[in-house]
Amino acid sequence: MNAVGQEPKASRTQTALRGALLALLEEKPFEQVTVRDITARANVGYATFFRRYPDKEALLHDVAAREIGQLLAMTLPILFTVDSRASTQALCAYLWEHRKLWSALLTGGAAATLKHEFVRLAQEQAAMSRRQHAWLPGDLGVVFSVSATVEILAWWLSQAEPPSVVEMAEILDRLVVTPSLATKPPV
Amino acid sequence: MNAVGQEPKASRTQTALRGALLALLEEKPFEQVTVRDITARANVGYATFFRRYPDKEALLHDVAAREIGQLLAMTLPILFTVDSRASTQALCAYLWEHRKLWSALLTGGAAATLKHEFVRLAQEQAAMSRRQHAWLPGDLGVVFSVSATVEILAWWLSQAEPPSVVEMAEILDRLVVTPSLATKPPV
Amino acid sequence: MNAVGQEPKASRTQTALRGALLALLEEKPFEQVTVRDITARANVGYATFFRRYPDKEALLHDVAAREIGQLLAMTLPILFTVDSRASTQALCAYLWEHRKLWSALLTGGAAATLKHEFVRLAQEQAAMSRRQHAWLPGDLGVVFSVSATVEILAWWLSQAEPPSVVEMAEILDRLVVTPSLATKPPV
Amino acid sequence: MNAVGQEPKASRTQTALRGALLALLEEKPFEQVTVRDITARANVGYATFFRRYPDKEALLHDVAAREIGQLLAMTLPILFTVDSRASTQALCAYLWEHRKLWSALLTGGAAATLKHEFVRLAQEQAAMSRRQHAWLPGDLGVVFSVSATVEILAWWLSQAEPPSVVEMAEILDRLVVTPSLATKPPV
DNA sequence: CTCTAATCGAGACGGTACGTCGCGTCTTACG
DNA sequence: CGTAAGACGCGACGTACCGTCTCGATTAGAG
Repeated sequence: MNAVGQEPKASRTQTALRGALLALLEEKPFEQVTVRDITARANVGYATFFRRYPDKEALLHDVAAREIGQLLAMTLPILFTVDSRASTQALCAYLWEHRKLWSALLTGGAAATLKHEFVRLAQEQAAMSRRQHAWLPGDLGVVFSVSATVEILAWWLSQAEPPSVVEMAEILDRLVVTPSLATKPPV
Repeated sequence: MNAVGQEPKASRTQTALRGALLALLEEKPFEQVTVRDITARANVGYATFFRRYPDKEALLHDVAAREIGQLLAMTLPILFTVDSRASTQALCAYLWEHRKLWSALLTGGAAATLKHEFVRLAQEQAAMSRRQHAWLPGDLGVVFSVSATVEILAWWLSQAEPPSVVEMAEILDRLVVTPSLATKPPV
Repeated sequence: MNAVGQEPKASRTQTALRGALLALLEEKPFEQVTVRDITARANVGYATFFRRYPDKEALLHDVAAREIGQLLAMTLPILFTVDSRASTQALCAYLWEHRKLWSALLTGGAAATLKHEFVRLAQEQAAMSRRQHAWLPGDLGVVFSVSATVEILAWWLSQAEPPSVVEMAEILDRLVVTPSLATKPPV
Repeated sequence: MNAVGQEPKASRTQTALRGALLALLEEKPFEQVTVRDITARANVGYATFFRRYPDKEALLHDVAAREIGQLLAMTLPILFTVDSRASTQALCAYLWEHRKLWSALLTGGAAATLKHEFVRLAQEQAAMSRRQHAWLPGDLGVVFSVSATVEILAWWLSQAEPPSVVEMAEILDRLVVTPSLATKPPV
């Protein structure tokens, strides 16, 4: 029976903060985004920020986790699917659609946090359906896959004349997916 | 050629600053190292710092370039050598020797700069002896190789029970070298 | 007339707030007492405070007026009594009994408000039975008497080895009462 | 050889801060003066304030001590002079000249600090030339004299139609000087 | 005895000032 | 001269408290 805000106020604040950060990240790199910027954009009191998050970093973590959450549904299956090429294409297509946002997330000061969060979530997922290789420690596999993928995609999104989705999917497949799945040296 | 200790004073200051930064990086992450820390450790006036470097970042770049310089002589040939396995082993062995330093460089806030500098230098090198693949844009190849290598090595140095040099060399070879050299899909 | 504990709830809240402030004033100076302290101590909701008083100051005024009310019955007659010495002794004795409370009231940030309220009430009283001296404007007389008295008593209550009630009465008499009553220069 | 500022910069900052506070005190009560107000008025960086003074209060203390310093040369001799009336007149005259400043100092939130500083300085002075009365502890004498004087003068400066300097001098003399000097009860 | 309205607790919120910290510039004094 | 020492302007940070507000639970009085 929430006629006005349709949502408990407390969480509206958080939503506003996350939205503000996302908006600002498309304007300038994370390190240059000030807490005041965020609260101003979110129409929220400065001090209120610290009631929700201890840090600017903490908000970024939250934002990252959520954005990655959506992406991860497409990213992780890649490594365990029969048709890996289809998966990488889906991933690239998704990224391309949200090009601007992800460009911001994977570039500048936010990238490190993003990647870290990415790895963390990927580790969790991987813990369940683990395919162990003798030569490749499980978590290194995850670290490599995620890092390389992120790096490749970051490169992609920052190009003036970027390759097509299909081309990137092939590159991803050959540079990341195939190597991490290989069970024995390719001679 | 100056005798030891008699090199021009200006460069002695720079040496001291670089040394101080390296020492501090082994104590705390780069973002937490302040210019005052550095100058204090280097026994150099605070203002003097800014006569040598515009920035804390600039010093890091300098330090990074030098440390990488040594490493790069071993890293780059890997991709263009006949016996890649030997090269990766050499790389890992070198890193292992200077484990503490590189652990600091590849972890924390310095990592981004380090990797960036790494890529920059690698691009330069690669510009000369370019092996173009149709499916892999040249600079993406470099970005991927370097990033993945750095990430894998960073993982290695941060492990409690790290794999041996030989094992890491094999991993590197299979995850990074082989894929970037492949000319056609591995079927 | 309500039995104890059955008085109207609204005024029970006020009583609790006044009590809480008095208690807190014995622990720390007024400026360091926060509204949250008070409401917590009074077992009253934070917002409720502002339903009763516009201000922290307003509560202090209320508290002050009441405490002074009791005291004033003894303070004011001093100046208009035949046996002033007896009156000053009564005043000092009363203060001594409630030493701890008045020590808190007359020291620290509350003192100014206290004195102000004191003067205000004294002015009211004095307006009725005014003895005008040519050389001493009426309200200055009040200001002087009250301020000096307060100051002297504050000094007394803060001493490690305070003079006796009788001694203080004499001092008060000679420093405050006699001079303000004098009608002509004492030669 | 200070061509420009004619004064070491460090002390110029302090001077500017003191000046700014004095100026602001004539515009609004001390509690409403913000550190930012002060630094803005003094053309000084905000943080610089805290390099000089730990507190807004500390600056007030400094200002107070200096202003009182000048005044005290006239205030203290009053009690130990043969011709006390001349001294009180000098005091009142001085105050009247700097009416606006002292009005600000003796009114509002600054008053407490002012009086405290006043007493402190007076105690120091009094420690040297102590005339002990049996009935009046030395420091109470000082506290009373100073407090009463301050209070009387504060009243004076806040009047719409203030008495003349001569009248105030007489009042001061009869209310403060004579009583504190008396050696035996005036019968 | 119920139902509506006032009142309360709890505490989130916008806002203002605080005091701290680090950067990069600038001044001063010294060797 | 050039350097050490460090003051300074700047601007973000995170904290504290204020006074306003919303919200749900409690309670009182009207029906």
